[in-house]
Amino acid sequence: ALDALSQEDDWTGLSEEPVHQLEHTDAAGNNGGGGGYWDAGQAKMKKPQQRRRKKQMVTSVETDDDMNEGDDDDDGNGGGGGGVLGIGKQREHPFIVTEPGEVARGKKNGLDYLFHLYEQCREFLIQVQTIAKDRGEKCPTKVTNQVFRYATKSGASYINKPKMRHYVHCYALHCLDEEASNALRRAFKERGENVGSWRQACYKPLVNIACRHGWDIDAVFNAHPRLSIWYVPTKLRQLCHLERSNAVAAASALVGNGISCTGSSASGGLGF
Amino acid sequence: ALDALSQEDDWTGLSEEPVHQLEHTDAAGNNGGGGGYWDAGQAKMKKPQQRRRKKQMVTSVETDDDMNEGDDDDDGNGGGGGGVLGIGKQREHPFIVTEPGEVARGKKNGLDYLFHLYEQCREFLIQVQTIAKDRGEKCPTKVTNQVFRYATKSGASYINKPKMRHYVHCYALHCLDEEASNALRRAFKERGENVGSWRQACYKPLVNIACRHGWDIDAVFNAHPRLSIWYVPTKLRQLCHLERSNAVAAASALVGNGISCTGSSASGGLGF
DNA sequence: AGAAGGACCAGTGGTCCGTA
DNA sequence: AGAAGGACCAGTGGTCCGTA
Repeated sequence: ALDALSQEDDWTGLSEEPVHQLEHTDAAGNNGGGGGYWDAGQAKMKKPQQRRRKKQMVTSVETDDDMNEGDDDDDGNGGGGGGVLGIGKQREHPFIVTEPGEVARGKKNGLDYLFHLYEQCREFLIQVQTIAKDRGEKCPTKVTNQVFRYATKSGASYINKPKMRHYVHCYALHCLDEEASNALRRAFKERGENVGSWRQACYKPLVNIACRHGWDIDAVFNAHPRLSIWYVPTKLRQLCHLERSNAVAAASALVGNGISCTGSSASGGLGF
Repeated sequence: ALDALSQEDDWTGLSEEPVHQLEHTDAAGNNGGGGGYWDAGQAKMKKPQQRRRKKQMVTSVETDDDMNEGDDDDDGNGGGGGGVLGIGKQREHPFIVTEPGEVARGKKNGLDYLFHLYEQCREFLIQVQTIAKDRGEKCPTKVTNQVFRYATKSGASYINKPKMRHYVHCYALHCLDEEASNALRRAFKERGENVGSWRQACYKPLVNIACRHGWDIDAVFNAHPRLSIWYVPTKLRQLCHLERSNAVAAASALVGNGISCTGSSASGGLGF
């Protein structure tokens, strides 16, 4: 029987070796002390469900033009990576950590390009909203499936839901504290960290921002015009909640102590 | 092959005799002239789907206590109609058109009770929101399935989604123009109209309100604290859109003519 | 190993239509 | 015939995990 813990990111699952990712230097200006739970200790919250992944039957013999392997156009980012209008849908080039303004070289895409995708989604949303209003139909306020479908239909097939949801919090940091975001990018690039590490590191400064706003991450998102159209990622919400719990516990332990929104609390998990 | 037009309300479907419901006197203070499309002519918009209704198999032999037919408790409304805490889930008594303050007699429920259900739903929503915030989970802003489930779980099994959605626009009128709502109730009671007719008649004054707010029915709902938690009913949205089209058409036909938000436009359908 | 995204799934909004 | 509501369905939010 498979243990059904979430396996996304660093949510430690059983039968997985413990994750000891970065020892965050926290270049975002908000220094961070211990921060144990950023690496581990936040496993299992709920989700007692099981997947059973029904291997998709590929009986279609139609596809002879499966992959145009003549992929030597090095336009990289900005244009959107691989795949001309040709056939056989290429994957996008993977992201790498780039400094602000830096163009990724080789078959890679930079972070400015990543953030640009969020702006594009916003424009697609606005178009969907305009059409909906004109037709007297329900008007979405967020980037929904409908918007992703519209984007694809409009030729922006390099936009897809899993990708955009995956990096939402990174974009959030970029929106809410561009200075901090830029500093983080530079630091992680210099250290030669991969995109996954950088992405993980984006959580903490956001949690600190939420702390300064009474832990209301929804309010933080909604207050920003370009961010309010994105759903708050589940994990960011959970981290904020967890850190608030820690803060409350710390407050009741050290009565009268000023609780700041910097660094993580002393206790690593939820013990108290 | 079944024609798949919507059959809800007065949306004229084929193989149905033409509906000529009320000749609305429009007691709501907003007089109404022709208003042809309130009765007919608004058939087919989209929805080209088919249902096939899979007759539920009832193989359970468990239910001996199917119906406690000793139903002579005449508590009527306020308490919620039939069914003590007993067994075999009774249906709620049907609504009748009552004046404000009037208590329905016999096995009937009045409209004050109907509106009271909306207030109850609001309270359930608030509880769900409180719990969600406390747990750091996504917090609903509307009366969702989750809220209906919570209501049922809390013992308010007389609250259900189809019913609440069915009368939302009636509650909307009650919220937005209680005077008009009350007048309409009195008029329809006096005329001996049934609940369905009264319900139909609630649309028009709402469309007029929307007209006065630039046809933005969503904005009208959202501006009212007790109404903003309810989804705008599809049909009300469509009626507003249709009437706006008529208004625009009339405006371009009679240039310089002041368009009021009273009564329906001259043209009955969408012809122009 | 790191990453992109097709495809899946539980639970939603919406309301039809078998039921009383 | 009029009405209440169980139950259904298309399309959603969310993200896993087979793929490159």
